[in-house]
Amino acid sequence: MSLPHAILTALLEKPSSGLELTRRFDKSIGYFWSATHQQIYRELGKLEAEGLIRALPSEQPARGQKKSYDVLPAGRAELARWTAAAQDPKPQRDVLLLRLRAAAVVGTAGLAADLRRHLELHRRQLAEYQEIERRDFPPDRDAPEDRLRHLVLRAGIDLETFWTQWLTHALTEVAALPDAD
Amino acid sequence: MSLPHAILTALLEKPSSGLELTRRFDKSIGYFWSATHQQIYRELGKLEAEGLIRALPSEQPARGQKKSYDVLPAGRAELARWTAAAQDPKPQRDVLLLRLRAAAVVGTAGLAADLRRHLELHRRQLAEYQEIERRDFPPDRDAPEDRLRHLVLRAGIDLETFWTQWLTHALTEVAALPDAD
DNA sequence: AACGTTTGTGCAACTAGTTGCATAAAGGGT
DNA sequence: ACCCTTTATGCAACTAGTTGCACAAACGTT
Repeated sequence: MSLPHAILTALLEKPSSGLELTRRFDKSIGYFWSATHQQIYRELGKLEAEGLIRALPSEQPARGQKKSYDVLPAGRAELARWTAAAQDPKPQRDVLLLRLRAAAVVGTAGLAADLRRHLELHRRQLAEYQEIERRDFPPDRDAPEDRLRHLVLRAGIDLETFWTQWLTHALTEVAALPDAD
Repeated sequence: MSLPHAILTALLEKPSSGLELTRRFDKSIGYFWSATHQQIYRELGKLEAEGLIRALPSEQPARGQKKSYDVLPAGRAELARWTAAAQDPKPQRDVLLLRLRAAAVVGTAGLAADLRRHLELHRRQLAEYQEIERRDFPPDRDAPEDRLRHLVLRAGIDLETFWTQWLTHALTEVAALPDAD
């Protein structure tokens, strides 16, 4: 149940329309909580019905008309409640690790190419995060909100760093194996 | 679409009944692909219907009667195909990072306790992984399948290490903040 | 004016995973 | 014999996320 809270956070950072939110979910917020535009529109409808956000009073609400939302006090309260509430970590699911485990039984034939592709994807993502860090978090800025956002970005950077290293290691292991089966 | 392949992998490692699989998914395999017993029973039924696995011929197939499965050649082939096939990484979703981002807007009140709880959970998981490494991967063993399985376990260890470090850092940052809102 | 593209909103159907509960057999205790 | 717990299998309903497509207005082109 995190999508509504991701949207509330995004709208508090800046009131937006559905499409603007969709674009911001392709960057920034989407780096740790992705969502498609259909999910976003559906959820905006629900949040409005629940009185947590409202459509900014402006144009007629017709199709193809931009409709911007901002967060009502009840929405901010709900987000604060959710942020502080205890939550258990989601059960792990990582396809790549599962595939390696499967490869231990059925062989590594054909696997290396996709590992290389993933390595490249993680390298790109890492470079993108580092660029954002350079641009948005120069050494002098450290307002409270910035410190938290920087912390989140650091998690992204460190995770991508881990994956590039692990994949590099995995590729040398796979190359060294007899390639049985 | 990875649960059937997780089950095929587990059954190739050792033929099992639904409940035995469920228990193994609470350890081992489940460390990177979790599943409930309901998911597993449903999927066993599908895999049998598709001719990828078969119930071991023994007892009558009544309720409350143990029913073990093993993998047919078609199942092994499907697993090999899936392992080698290119797959895009799943879109990221991490609730904890999202909560930190939300806290940057609505304040960190009440957050620290749950961060501490998560830190403790990750420490426990890390200790468990390290125990498994000590037990199952002594320095001398390195048959091909062992090397791959060890690689997967290393990913788990390194990820848990990352999270404990990051959470420790996050807690000092949160403590240092004015706790606005 | 007609036509195609872009921007923006949205429904419907589907897939995957979760939660809650039901059912049956086996074994031990009294 | 009866009851209670454990082991084992399974259905049904629900929630979250994905995929494919439809619809409308705005704007530029010819």
